[in-house]
Amino acid sequence: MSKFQAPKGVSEYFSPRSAHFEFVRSTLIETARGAGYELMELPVFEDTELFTRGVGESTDVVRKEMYTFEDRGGRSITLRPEGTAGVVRAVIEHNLDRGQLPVKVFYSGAFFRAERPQAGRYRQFYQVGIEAIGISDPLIDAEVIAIADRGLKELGLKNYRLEITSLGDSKTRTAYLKELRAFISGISLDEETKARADINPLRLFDDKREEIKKALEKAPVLMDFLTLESSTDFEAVKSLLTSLGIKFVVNNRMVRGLDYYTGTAFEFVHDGLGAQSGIGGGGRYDGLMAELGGSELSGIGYGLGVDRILLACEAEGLAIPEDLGLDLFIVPLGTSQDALLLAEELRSRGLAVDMAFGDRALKGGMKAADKSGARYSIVLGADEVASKNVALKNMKSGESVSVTLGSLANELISRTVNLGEHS
RNA sequence: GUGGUCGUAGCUCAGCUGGUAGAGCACUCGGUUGUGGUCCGAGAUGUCGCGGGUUCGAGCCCCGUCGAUCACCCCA
Repeated sequence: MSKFQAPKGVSEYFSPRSAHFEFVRSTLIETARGAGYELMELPVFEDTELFTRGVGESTDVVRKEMYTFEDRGGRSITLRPEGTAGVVRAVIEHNLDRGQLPVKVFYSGAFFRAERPQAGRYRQFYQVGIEAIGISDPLIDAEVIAIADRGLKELGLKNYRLEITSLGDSKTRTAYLKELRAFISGISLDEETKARADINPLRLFDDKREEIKKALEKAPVLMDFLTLESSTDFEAVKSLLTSLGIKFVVNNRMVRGLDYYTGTAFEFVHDGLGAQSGIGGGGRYDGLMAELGGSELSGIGYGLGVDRILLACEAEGLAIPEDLGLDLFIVPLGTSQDALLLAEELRSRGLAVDMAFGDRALKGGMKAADKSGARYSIVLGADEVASKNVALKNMKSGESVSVTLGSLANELISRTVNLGEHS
């Protein structure tokens, strides 16, 4: 056993699964990029207060799941538990909202929550997310949801569902929470549950116990308290989704874990992962910019969990490409230096080339060539170096043709060009 | 943070009621001179998660600890 182990609860990816992970992540990134969202690369740690204020004091994330520490200057620092607060901070700090609106950005990276690990729940996990800040319009809500949905579809996922709701504006919430608290005080609950309900009564709707579910059947529904404006917006979002051909179910008891959501909120749920069924979610946040010291602009965004989406792909048995895309594999026979020089020369021409190391026997070298998945291979021995002629072997068909070393690059380029890799 | 299950070669696992470790896959080398994927042969590999205890003796029993896993809580 090795002396060092990875910290508890982190996810790690290496071949062959790392290729699957990368495929999921890059697919999600490309769908965002394809809709005009631009990369925002942010620090993984921020001033602790950014999260306590941004995410909300009452949330579990802030109360017990943050990795917080003091840096050498005595500042309280926290590893980011989610992406939106940082994006909003950066937008405000760099005055990005002074230009054309909306500001459309995407991010991709690691996030941290100190929870007990579980299937699909890690202490360091990965998200790809987007934020559209500055314009409040059902059209943007629909676009954001559509992009998330398309990312999942492009991966080939089928067995997921989109749940949406509207949390209404602050007026809606105040009125609703008052009613809900009154209702809850009328039912009997154990101490712990009561304490949870006190902090955020909405969370009761997430309880999995049958008796609680039953007790809540007659609870007031937030949807009934929506102001005219909120409800008109929500209707617009729904009808846009429908015309986009995106299926959804309205879940008027959806509970989001972050306090800043207002208006449209949504979640992508997949049943193949065990208890942690959310693969992504998001919503509109009308008060966050102002709360963090910026202008009164609203925003909307989502975060998609890369680790969980990978699990969902695996649960659905989706074939994920793991081809390294190598054009050529060189098997040297006592000529490793010539092989390396040749490999570098070919690489400079844009070809993907690998070679065998470690003075292996011919059979071992060919095995390595086979395993690499390269489309072509050559054996480079003293003879080839002297004659400047090699047998270029097609690994799939097994056939080989004689080629001079000087023309090898062009030969490979013309043979792989129809694969769309060289331009 | 609470609870259940588990922890043996790189991987998947076997190891009977305690007697000082095994299989398959993968790996390396070979099957008469330099061409992989099938087949055959040979070979290497483990402080049995870690620490302590019981015992003449522990991978198998007990305690602790670390980790994994599943569920609760919560969420990506």
